[in-house]
Amino acid sequence: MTDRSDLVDALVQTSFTTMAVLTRVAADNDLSLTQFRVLAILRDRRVRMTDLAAYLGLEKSTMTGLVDRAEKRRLLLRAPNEQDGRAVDVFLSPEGVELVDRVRPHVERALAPMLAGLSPAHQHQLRDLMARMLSRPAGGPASTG
Amino acid sequence: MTDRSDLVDALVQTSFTTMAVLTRVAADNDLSLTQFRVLAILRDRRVRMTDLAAYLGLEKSTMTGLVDRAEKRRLLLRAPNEQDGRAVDVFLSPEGVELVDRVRPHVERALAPMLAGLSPAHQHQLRDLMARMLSRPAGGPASTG
DNA sequence: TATTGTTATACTCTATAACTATA
DNA sequence: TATAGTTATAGAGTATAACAATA
Repeated sequence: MTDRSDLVDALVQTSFTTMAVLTRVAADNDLSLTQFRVLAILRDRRVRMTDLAAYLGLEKSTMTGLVDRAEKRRLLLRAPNEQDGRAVDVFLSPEGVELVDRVRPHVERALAPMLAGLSPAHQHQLRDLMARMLSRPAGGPASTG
Repeated sequence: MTDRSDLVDALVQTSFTTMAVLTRVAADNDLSLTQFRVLAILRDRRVRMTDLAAYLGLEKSTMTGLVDRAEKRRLLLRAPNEQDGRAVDVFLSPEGVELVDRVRPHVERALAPMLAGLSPAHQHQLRDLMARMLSRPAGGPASTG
């Protein structure tokens, strides 16, 4: 109908399509989308359970399960936090790093067909517009405005 | 690193952010994201189970469960397909239509902060770029290229 | 008292395999 | 034989509530 709802529709459609591609790539590597995301976040970070849960918009008990399963597969490790005796740090194992590095190019390749319809100039435009959006508060998981 | 991977990162980030917003809106209305999507798809369509599953990239047995739960909540209905004695059509109940119509504006409102950082001209550009992407094959659920 | 994380529990989502009914 | 859908089963993802340990 309105311009605004056309834009919303396009954004939602694009997001579902992108998620479907990511889900497939993750599944091809025996990972759920959430597991894949956890590993990707930990690629260059060591974070506490609570921070990870907050970033993902999940409950801490959910985080426990996700980390349990990934730990059982030797993809990540837990260690007590140095500063806070209650907290637990999570970080990738060498196998986890290897997996993330191996899968990353698959993501780019899988999304390439979608992006191929855009000229380099248009791709540049699109990146800028999305970056501008992401620099704004989004009413995401944490902010229940 | 590369321009291409910057673009991929922006697309992935944008999609996760959008999904988080949609998940929250759905949850506020006692729906999972998948249930919400099913209802939205059926807003102006009557489709067979198999077609719905294919569109969502899910197994037919998964579809059975989703439709079972939504049917139990009186949000949609099943009816035998006229042409094919094996097939089952699915469509929204009046309550389902009411729900979808009620939730839709919430989606626009929830995504508005994200879009507010863009001028009308930029919003127009973004819509066009995303529409162009969506008109391309995306290596989505069905096409395992 | 408040926070961090786990455990117990329950429900949804999802897939695979086996089945029934129809084509 | 092949297709449409359901059922049975199993596992992952998710939340809520109760709990132990630490702050």
